Amino acid sequence: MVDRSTRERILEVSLDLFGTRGVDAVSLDEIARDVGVRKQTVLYWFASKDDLVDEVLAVAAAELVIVIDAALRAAPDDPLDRIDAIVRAVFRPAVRRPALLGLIREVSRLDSVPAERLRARMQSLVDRAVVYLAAEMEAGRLRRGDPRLVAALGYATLTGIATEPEALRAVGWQATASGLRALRDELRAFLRAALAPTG
Amino acid sequence: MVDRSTRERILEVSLDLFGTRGVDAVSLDEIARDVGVRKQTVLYWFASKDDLVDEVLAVAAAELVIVIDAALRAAPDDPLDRIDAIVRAVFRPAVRRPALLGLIREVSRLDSVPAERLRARMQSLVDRAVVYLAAEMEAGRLRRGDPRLVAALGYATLTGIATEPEALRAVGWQATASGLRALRDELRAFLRAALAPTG
DNA sequence: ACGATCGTCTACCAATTGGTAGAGAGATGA
DNA sequence: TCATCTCTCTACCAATTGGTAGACGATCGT
Repeated sequence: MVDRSTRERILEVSLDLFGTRGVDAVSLDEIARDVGVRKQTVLYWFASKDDLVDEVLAVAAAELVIVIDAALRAAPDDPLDRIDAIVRAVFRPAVRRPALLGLIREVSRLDSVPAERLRARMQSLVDRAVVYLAAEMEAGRLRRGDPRLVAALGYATLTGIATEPEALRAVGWQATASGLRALRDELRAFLRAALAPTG
Repeated sequence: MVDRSTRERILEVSLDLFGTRGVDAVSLDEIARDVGVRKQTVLYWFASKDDLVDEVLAVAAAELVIVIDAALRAAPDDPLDRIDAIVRAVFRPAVRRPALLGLIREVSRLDSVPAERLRARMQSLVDRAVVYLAAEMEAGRLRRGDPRLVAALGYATLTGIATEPEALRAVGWQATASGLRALRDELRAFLRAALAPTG
């Protein structure tokens, strides 16, 4: 049996650092220091920094997929309520751990190889979302539009608000408990209005 | 008279590189190479990398402020039309040069000093937007909500969609001329629906 | 009891980083 | 003409980067 605790601590620390500061800006030495170990131990568990990045991406993608998938499965029938449920499900991990979405965003700056791999991992989720939006638009239960672009826009809104503390600070928002609740509710209202069928 | 061409080319190249790949990931050597000059020439025009970053931020902020300000000034009275105008104004430079908004986003990873400075530069614009949203909500011409958070959400949507090519690629979007037009129109419809008063 | 394996370490290494010192070419003004 | 100023350069430098080689103690199966 392999002792996974060091390995997992490296993954966890790396996710937070990569997601908040960017992959290139974080050195193996810094990761090792945060974990409480030497750089060579990091390189023992992960053959290279690229390998580490790749595995961290896998972890982040898996976490997101699980959260969203569970929300999609357990949610009610009405599409607007369902989107509410997704927002509630994604919002907590996203805002409490911006590194998660930040890391996904980070992909676009990486070489195309890991980016392509991550995209493949998320693709089925994206496809399902697009098909779902298209069907609900067709049924008149969502505002009509290009379901692919609407999906991207909804994602951009959620990701953007969760990963841009500067924008929130600029409008005087603070990350208190009540602030978080207010932000979540405002986000829900925003997306609901954006997606509701035009009366 | 100072010959500004080298200096300005350094600024331009730096903006693109910093905005697309991140400040930490771009070396002075790389900037110099792209400009067609030696690193020491870069350090002649800018005392340090921090200095360069700071000036690049100033350039980016100034460009954005000019574009948005002009759109705000010249736009029609109805708030939804006005938002349309802003989208049209910001969309072109934002999507054709993602580095612009990407750089603004990059601020949150930097030390607080330049971040604070940039925030100060944009603050008046933000304040004006919030006051404007509040007034129009009060007048019933926009959906009611917390104007500060609504401003942040609108910004997040626009910035997010412009700086996340991965999300767009994931839904099969392509950056052709017609694709750009479709995206812009979908974004306008999305924001319009999100902000319109609830019937 | 003992060799093998596992996990972490120290000791290096070449390449790259941001930055300094100062030479030298070319224009300018007295 | 000559001193000065502007701009770019070559030559370095110390610190940090990702990565290799291999020693050392602990644990484990036999």
